[in-house]
Amino acid sequence: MDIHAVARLAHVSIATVSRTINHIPTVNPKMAKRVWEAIRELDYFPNTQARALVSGRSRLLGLIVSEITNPFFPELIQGFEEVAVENGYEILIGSTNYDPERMKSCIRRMVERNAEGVAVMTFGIEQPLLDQLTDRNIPLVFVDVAPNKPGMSVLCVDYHHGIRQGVQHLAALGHRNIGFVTGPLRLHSAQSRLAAFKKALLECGIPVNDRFIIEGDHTMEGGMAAAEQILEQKNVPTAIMCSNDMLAIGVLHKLSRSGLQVPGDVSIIGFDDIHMAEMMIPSLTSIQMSRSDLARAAVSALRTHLEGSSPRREFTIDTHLVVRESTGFPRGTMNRLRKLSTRRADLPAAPRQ
Amino acid sequence: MDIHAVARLAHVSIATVSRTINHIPTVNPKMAKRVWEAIRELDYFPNTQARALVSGRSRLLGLIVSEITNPFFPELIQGFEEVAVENGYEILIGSTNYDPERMKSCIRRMVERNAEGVAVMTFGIEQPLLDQLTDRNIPLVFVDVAPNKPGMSVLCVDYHHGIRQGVQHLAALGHRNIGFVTGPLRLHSAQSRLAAFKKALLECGIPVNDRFIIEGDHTMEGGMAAAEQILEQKNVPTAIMCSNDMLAIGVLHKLSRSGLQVPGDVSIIGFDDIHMAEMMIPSLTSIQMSRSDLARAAVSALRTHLEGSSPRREFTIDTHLVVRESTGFPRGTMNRLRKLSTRRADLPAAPRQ
DNA sequence: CCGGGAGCAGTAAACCTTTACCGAAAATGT
DNA sequence: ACATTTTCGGTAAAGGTTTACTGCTCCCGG
Repeated sequence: MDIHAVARLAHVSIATVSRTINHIPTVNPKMAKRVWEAIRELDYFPNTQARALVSGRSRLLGLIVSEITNPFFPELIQGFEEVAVENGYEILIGSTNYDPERMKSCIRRMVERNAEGVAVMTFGIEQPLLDQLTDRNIPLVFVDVAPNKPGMSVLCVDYHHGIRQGVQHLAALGHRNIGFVTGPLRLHSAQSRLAAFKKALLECGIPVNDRFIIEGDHTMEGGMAAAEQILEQKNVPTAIMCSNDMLAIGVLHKLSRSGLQVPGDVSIIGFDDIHMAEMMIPSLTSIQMSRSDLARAAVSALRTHLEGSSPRREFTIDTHLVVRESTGFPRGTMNRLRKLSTRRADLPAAPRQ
Repeated sequence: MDIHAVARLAHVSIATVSRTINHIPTVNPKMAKRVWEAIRELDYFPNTQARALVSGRSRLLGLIVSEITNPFFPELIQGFEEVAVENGYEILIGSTNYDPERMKSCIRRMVERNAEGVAVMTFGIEQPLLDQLTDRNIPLVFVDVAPNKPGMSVLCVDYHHGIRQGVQHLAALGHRNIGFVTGPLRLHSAQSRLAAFKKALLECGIPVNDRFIIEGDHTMEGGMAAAEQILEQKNVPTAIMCSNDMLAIGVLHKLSRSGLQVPGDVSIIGFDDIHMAEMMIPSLTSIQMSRSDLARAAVSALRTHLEGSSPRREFTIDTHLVVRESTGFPRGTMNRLRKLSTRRADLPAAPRQ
């Protein structure tokens, strides 16, 4: 069932079979036809390991994410795979579960399996580990982590734009007490989101209240815990932004459980705009960052590294607000705002209930 | 950076290096130490493709699922990977998106990359495709599909138990009009769930109303569409079971949007008990099937095939009801039932408001 | 009719590892 | 001290493919 069998059946040499399979144009169409027939006849599939071994090209792209059970990542993985396959690659998925030890084993797998390039979207990689990749000239793309090293691109996410939109949206509704539930703060992306939030508050002239900034962990349980922490305080913010949608869902759940209305008592904004956000009740206002743009940019960056010695490039991914039901006027200000507002069309839908 | 470099540095032959790496006991500890030091020094990683090529063992297990964006599957994948890694394997994920054409390419990848075994949890595989695997003696495990062929195990899921519990639960609450939103009916699992539902209705003496059985597609959008279809009818069932949680979430969303209370007006039961089910508002009553049991059984079945010529085995996976807030008394019967009931403790929580 | 070149198929080396087999050295027994 | 066994490291083949190089065939011009 190897290439020799095909060669025998087609009465050609294995070299011709190989050339046929790889669409090398110097092969005589008549022979090619014979070869393809033999391949079909035998149901022959080339052995990927042997090909990779001799050609030095594994046609494998690595993707290291935080955790596969956070729906954001499957949505990203799907896009990444799609683009990879379009370009003749397959993907190798690694998930760190936020654990540096697991990152180590992810890197190890990427190297062992000879990934030609690796995209990383979780926390940053420590120098000695990083070297395992760079020493082997494996190109890297980081999403939202910025180790200033040659040979790796960085995909910047413009968190600021989307988050500012979110804060402005809340401010326009009349919110002045806005909380924020962060992700794990050793994640650069979590840091950036928090920073963007603070900056946006300043821009809108809203004071930053550190007691309303809670460190979470990008899980629903973390969101519930954060909500609990917020509820323990004597006054509760009228709006809460979250570093991702999972947190927001946890917060939403916990608040509802505690008898608070969303958005009546508290407005909530998530981040990522996972598919599920739309299905929550109330549906979740969230800040979207395009998964497909991200995936496309990541693969594209890896490809430029692989194909030429093109210079390290930076891509920027946009974010923008998607308004749904989980944001509304804070209690008591609704009527006043209604009257004051001159731009009716811009008003978000009135709070449900 | 290959095995020769290590051999040179450690002043041994490549054979000794190889034996050291593979923990062959005949290697002298003193030499082994030298070798390990050299490996560490050089940061050497064995080349997986070369190993696989010569040993004939790729240490790769395939897993073909329906779609990666349905949270059930990431949860399954996580378990599968964990067990696979425990056993020294890595996994290769394929997703069909319910498309036979994609199944074809999944199989192709599995063969090309020399997966040692493949677990399939989506629809069944057509005979000619199946042959591509069986001809190469690649063991298969099907979850809930039953092609009676040697060399492959089947993991049966006892849908009946969990679904009967669900129907009994609804019946005990006083529901007599129960709808069902199916999955895509060419999926054997969707068929089985529907069959189990009908059987359970019979057992509980509840009539089957075909107009309340809607074909869905295991997505949230499908759930919304199904709900819409149900709402168009002149009388709406007081409870709806769904073939998976994504459907249930869609149904729940659509019903709420239409002003119906869950569970006040309609009770909902999902299937799979994805993590998110707990977070819905109201939280979703669902039927659980253990992902980790499933993963463990799948890997275990593949291993028995790989290691010995052990006979084809059948595993059965249990399902059971998890009661949450989305099921309650149908309107009007609550008080009557309250009075009649002798087992207060068993009563589910009163419908939220 | 012959020489030269184009076109194209075949041979063999190479990729990196595992492993069967061989042989040397050490250990054991007498 | 010698013979026999045990231990264990080294050599080389093998695994399936790609690809550089070789060389055959055929065609064309002179």
